[in-house]
Amino acid sequence: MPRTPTSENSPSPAALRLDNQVCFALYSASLAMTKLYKPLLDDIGLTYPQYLVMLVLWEQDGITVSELGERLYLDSGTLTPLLKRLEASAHIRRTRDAQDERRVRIALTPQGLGLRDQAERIPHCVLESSQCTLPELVALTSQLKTLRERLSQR
Amino acid sequence: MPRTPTSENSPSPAALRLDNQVCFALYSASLAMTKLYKPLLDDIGLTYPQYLVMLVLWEQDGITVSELGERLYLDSGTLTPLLKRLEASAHIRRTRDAQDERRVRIALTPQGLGLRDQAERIPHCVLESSQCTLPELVALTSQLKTLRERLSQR
DNA sequence: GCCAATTAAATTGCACACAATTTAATTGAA
DNA sequence: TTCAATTAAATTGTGTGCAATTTAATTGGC
Repeated sequence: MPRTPTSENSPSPAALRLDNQVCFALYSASLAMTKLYKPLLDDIGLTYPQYLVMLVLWEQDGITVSELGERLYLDSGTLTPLLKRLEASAHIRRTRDAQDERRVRIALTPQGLGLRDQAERIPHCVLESSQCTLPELVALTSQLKTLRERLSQR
Repeated sequence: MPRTPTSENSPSPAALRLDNQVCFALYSASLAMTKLYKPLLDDIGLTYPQYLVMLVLWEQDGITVSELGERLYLDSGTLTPLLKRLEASAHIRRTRDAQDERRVRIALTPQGLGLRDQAERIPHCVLESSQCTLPELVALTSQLKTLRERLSQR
């Protein structure tokens, strides 16, 4: 019972307190969001980052790995194995670009394109679960994009 | 040049567009934030999640793994190996609780406590880099905490 | 036209996250 | 009091993220 916390003598400065960190608010909210998606994505056999890749492909089919990386802010070290798994589950095909053999183009299979119909209900489910209004989420999204741009332009 | 994007025929519904997703704004902003911390944390030999653990310990030394997990929303599967690495780098000690041998208490070493002084400059550096005002970040932090609570209470 | 520089992916190695299971200690109801 | 249920960590296995390096293809200056 009588523990002697060694740091209570010199309390942590406010700037270092966990609850004052934007970074932790971001980090923990992001992980919580991922957990919310988990059961919804399990239903259609995707992980969360795989879902993000599919969102891009449903907008722009046939793009290269680099283009995908620029859109998602991820590099080939992350994308290559992820894309191989998406190919193994028959959602996409990976083919070397004939014009430039360095490039790999990612194309949706019929199955991968078909998944979009099943995914369409997800945004509604997430909105429900978030207990936020759509305008609130739109505003937050906008603020986060601004922050992301500021953080990544250095 | 004349590629034939298979999905341009049926454009992706607005609700599924990447740029309309709060989840992606959160996810990408969080990763961008982590990258901003990287060089600062390299200087003091911590990873980003290790830094979060140290923030908690600087506030509450001697807590259990479970308590740490509740504070950071992480489980033992994540914390156990992370804490072993922090122990290996001599920042903390892990000891079984004498009253309840199931529990493991995490205590700062003098070195781990000393790291706090070096960490104190980090929040200022991050504020600078974010190009945001302090009130802006405080407001955003508050919104994110609200979102996190709503998301994780289900 | 050649070859050094550049570019695009892939590979390697490390550190998370987390679901699911296991191990060990404690608790509590019959 | 005993043993089944509960609890706390650890373990196992999969899938990211990312730095650093490697491989292979293309480009550009001479």
